[in-house]
Amino acid sequence: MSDNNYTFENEEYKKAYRHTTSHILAQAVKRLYPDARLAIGPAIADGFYYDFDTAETFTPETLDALEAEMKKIIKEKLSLERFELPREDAIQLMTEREEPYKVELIRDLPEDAVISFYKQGEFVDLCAGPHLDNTGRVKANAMKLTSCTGAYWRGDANKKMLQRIYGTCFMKKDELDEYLARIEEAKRRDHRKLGRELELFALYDEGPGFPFFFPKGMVIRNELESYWRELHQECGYQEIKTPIILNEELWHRSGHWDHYKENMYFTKIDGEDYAVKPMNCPGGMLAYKRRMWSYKDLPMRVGELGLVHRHELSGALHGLMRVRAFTQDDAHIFMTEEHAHDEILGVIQKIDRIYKLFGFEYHMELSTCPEDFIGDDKVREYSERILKDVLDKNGKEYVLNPGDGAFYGPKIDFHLVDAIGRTWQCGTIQLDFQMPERFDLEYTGADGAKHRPIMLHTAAYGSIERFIGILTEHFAGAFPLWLAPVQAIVLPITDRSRDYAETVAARLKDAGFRVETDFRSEKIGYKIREAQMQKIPYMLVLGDKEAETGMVTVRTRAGGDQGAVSLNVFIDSLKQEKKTRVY
RNA sequence: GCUGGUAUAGCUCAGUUGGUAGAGCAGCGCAUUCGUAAUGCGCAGGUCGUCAGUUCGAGUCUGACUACCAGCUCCA
Repeated sequence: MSDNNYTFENEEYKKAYRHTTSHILAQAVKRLYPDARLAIGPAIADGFYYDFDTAETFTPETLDALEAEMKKIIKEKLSLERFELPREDAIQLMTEREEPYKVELIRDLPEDAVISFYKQGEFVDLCAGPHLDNTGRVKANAMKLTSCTGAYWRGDANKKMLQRIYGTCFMKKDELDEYLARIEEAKRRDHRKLGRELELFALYDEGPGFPFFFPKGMVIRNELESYWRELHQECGYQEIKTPIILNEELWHRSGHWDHYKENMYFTKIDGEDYAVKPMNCPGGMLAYKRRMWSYKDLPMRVGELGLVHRHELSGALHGLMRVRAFTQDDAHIFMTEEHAHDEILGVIQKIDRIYKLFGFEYHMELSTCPEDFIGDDKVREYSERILKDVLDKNGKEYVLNPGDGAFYGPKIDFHLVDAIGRTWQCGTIQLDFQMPERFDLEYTGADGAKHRPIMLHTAAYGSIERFIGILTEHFAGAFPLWLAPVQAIVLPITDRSRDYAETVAARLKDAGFRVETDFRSEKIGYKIREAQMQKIPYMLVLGDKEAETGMVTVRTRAGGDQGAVSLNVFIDSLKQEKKTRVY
């Protein structure tokens, strides 16, 4: 690499830099724990990791010792030398060095693969590279081991659990500090913490994975649902509600039982087998079948805010982000193949509108059908091409994600980027030729004959619960006016202003706002502090001056004291802000 | 589910080598009527996650279970 490549702007260099640091980690582990067996240790998005098989378990104290050893290795300025070996010699070398995992990796390499090693001092590792030329190039003070945890060999839950050490490294200490600050910021925004502090929602031991929503959290939920209804009505959707429990036979018909029974909850009613729905679509199919439809009724757009239950593994649960009961903002479109292009594009535009409203950037991923796709190859190829064409013909950029689609079809996923740069998969558009077939859906064509519609399964929020979790972290609890559980709080300075404060609060309430008052005999600074911590968008500080003039002194949570305005002007501007849903 | 860790008041945390619990904030009461992020004083609040065990004695030691945390796996 030439000198001007020595920067993290160059992705290749960054990878080589971090990969080299992971080798330094492995070398340090081998020095301190000679019996440790090496598995793999790649560079990843935020740094690197290395997996080891050791007798003793690593602890944070171990990490400190390893970090010190790594710094020594950096100081030793060991040069990295690459060499290649024929397969048998490579296996022999790794066998001699007692590295069974490396031997397994070599045996699994393709016949014609070049087998290369990197050597630094006494340390040798099987590795394709590339690497830096010297361990001294790694900045010792811009490197940190962040955590240690278990990880399965080759990512397989049936294989042995190894010990993984995560670390990160940069070219400058400032960059490391900035990274660590970002981690701290994420902790500060943790929706589990904010959810409790702002009294939005919580999870209790009594219902792992089953969230409680408190009055203030319900305000946010209801506002999100109102907006969803408003938008879907405008986009020509009808709304339905289908049952949470349906008989087991339905789930055999849909294919969910075959593909998903481990994650479903079952129950018995009058001796018959029933299942709690993990998805809304089968219910949607039955709703479609209530009567015969004409081709003139298509495309038929149907939405459902449906509560689904999925048995997630206990270790996978995480606040509102991963729960066992959640509400999907499902929207199904029944249509003909001629409709497909415009309908898919319409949904893309709809989802775009929703994300923009919250200030999310996003990117799309096209996921093709998985191995266990239930349709034939012709449909697989055809449906994937339809999605691809919509994206290509409309100049949409996307990432290809092979084999990650649903068992009934390919999909376009929306990955949004939040205020501190994390990505979340939320929206989805799934093209499905299978369910209409399985449920024998029909419509009468212009030719008078019966035809089979196709369908789209779509969601924008994905899960309302999870979306609220994401929004909480995105806004750090400071929700835009239209979502804020309390939109304004009236803070009289003394009891003399109590009547005026009550009048102001009543006026705001009449204008449709969620208002609170704080009449406690506390100093104004105390009341303001509390309102700030509750992240209430507007505080109205009212004293003798305001009562005399009929004005209100406005304080915003972000901008502090805004001075006095007339109550009417304030209410008008608030109405505008609420209506436009700006943030 | 797997690996490791954690569990003390509503919240955040102290609690020495085992000798039967403590602070701040929040809550309640009283005083204070104050102009943009914490007024003072007082009161109340915990069978120390649950169940066993060791011990004269367990918040402290052991085991099982539950939940949570960090990852892994999974997320149709």
